Amino acid sequence: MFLQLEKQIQSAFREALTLRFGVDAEIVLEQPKQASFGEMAVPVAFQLARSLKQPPKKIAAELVEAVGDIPGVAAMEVAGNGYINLRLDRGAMAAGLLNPSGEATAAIPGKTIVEHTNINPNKAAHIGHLRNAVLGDTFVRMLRARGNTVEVQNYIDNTGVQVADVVVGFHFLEKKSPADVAALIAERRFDYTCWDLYARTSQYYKDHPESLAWRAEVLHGVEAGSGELAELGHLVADAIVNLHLATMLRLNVQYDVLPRESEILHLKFWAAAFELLKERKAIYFEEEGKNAGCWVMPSSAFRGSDEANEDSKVIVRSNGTVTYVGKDIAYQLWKFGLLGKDFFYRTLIEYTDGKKIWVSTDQEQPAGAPAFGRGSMVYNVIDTRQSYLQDVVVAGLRALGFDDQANKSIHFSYEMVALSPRCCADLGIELSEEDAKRPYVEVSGRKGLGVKADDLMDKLVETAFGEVASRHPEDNEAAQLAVATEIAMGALRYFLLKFTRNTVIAFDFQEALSFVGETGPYVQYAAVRARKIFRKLEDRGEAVPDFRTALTTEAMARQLAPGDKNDELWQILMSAARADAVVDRAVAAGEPAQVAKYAFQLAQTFNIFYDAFPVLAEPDAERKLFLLWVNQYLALQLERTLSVLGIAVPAYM
RNA sequence: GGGCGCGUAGCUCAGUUGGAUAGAGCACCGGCCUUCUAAGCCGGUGGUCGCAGGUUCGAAUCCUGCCGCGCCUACCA
Repeated sequence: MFLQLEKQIQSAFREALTLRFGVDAEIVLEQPKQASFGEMAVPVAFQLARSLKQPPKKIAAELVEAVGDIPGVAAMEVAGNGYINLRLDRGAMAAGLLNPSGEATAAIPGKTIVEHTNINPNKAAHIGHLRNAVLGDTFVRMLRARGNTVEVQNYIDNTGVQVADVVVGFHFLEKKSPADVAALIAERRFDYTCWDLYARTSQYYKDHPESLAWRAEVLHGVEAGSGELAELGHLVADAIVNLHLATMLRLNVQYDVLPRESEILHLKFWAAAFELLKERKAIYFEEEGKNAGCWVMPSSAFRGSDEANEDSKVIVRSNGTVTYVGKDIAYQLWKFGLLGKDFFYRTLIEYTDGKKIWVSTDQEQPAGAPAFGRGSMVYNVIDTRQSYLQDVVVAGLRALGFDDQANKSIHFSYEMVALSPRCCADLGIELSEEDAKRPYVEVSGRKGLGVKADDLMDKLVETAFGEVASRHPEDNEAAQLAVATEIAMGALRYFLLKFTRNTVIAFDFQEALSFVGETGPYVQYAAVRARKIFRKLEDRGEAVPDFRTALTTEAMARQLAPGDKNDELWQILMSAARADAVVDRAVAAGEPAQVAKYAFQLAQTFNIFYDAFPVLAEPDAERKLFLLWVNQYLALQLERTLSVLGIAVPAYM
């Protein structure tokens, strides 16, 4: 609705601009600071003041005159130092909201790949991983809401150092056989077992540096692909991947495909990329210095041409093995369909809605897998600490001559989740004097320092359950638990989304467990209340009207005719109408927090409406009909926005 | 040392890309449940936008220099 009107307004202004002043300029529309100023503001007069050498106010006045009437715009006035404020035709606008003119978001050509989660499959997921997954999943939902075709990838580093370290723990420290480990996997929370074991192994390396030879031995065994060590590696990684998927499913996060490092190795993805890199001279063999014997990428490729030349980046180690960055370059090439190779795929699990997760495999499979990869745009959701490595990957693409794809490789970076000092105290973690003075403490898997994702979710569910049970003692426990779970997950997703990407979250239980104020449950509560009005209406034996036939444009115009209460309703409708534009802007900015912020504001708007307009008690028939529709529209926009955030609307609260 | 980021109310954070009187939540103080659920609503207290310059009609926002903090700067990922 807005988008169409905005375009009309922009072209009308542009035309008037050339006609009157003989200049062309992009017309930016903004929301006025105060609702009383109108619905839209055009600040273009400020822009032109310098080049035209005229005061903004004068330009604005002349421009208003030149523009004349625009359909859908009721009035234009010059305000402040040169703002042009627009007031829309309320009746027409409201009728447009009731009967959308089929301007459904057009399908956007091409496929966007979003890679997120990417947790090392060697221990339980923690809050930092949750931020990644929720950020990625929400961005996917935003893109899809805008009409993009999106493929969600979750890369599994199942042959890396971290998995190897847990295998070291089982094999060398605990003397466990694959059968012993399989038995452990069958028990509950194998990922928690590995969490502790990983920390123990890391400590053991510290105390016995010579034991690092074990890691090399395991890595070798895992890469060979056979033998007991390889078997252990597979057992651990596969089991933990399944647990991670279950953890993320609790938060409503799903994936399309899991490309694994084991296949990148076995299907010789790296070998293909290596040949390409050598052939196009993107990397060279270092003969001297500390990187002698390695294949390296010169720092000039990814650091700009500054004098302060840093070290080159090692891509292939002197022992012939490839670094993670090397494999990532191969993977990135595959994502764009530039490698000339593909994985084989098999179904890993099927979600209850019928959607499947596919996983890469090195064995040929019967046909049936969708076509993965070959994206036209790639977003990699990876924390900001890896910016340097992501720069190297993009530089690799560029050095290979794939400039276009390099430009379409977006590092969707975000800051880490750290622990507040109070949170550490809650967890019983003792901090060094130095750490205690810091505003936050970094999570460390090696030290076993962190809040496990499932623990946090359990705690949230428990807290929410207490609230639900006390408010609705009449309901059965299973239903209470279902509602509590939706509230808990809504609270968690919102908590992780309300911060902008480059804000460090200093995690604090008290804040994360809050259900009041700017939280997910606040927004859910608004949606629940809106639905409740219709249920109550039906309880009273009244049907929900068919608004499209019952509400005429004239009735809308009457109900919105200027006046205190009507102005308020008009503002309410206008904030609800912004939903699509907000998602649009948030996609462009790459900032899911903007959608979260809007959801909260819309919930606030609803609560104001709820408080100021007792819908069911309204005596006037037309007024009541109109208020019911406003309520329905608010409910619709709230639910749509919540769904973009991946937050459910509980049956009651 | 170099690269990236941050510094806004007591606390945690927004700030629509340079615009109108700098906002929200929490905390604190005071009101509102016989009326669609108070996980709510209304009102109040609270600001040298780190500091100093500069750019211009106009700066929390852009530039320069300081101060403080964080992350990165591996033949780990």
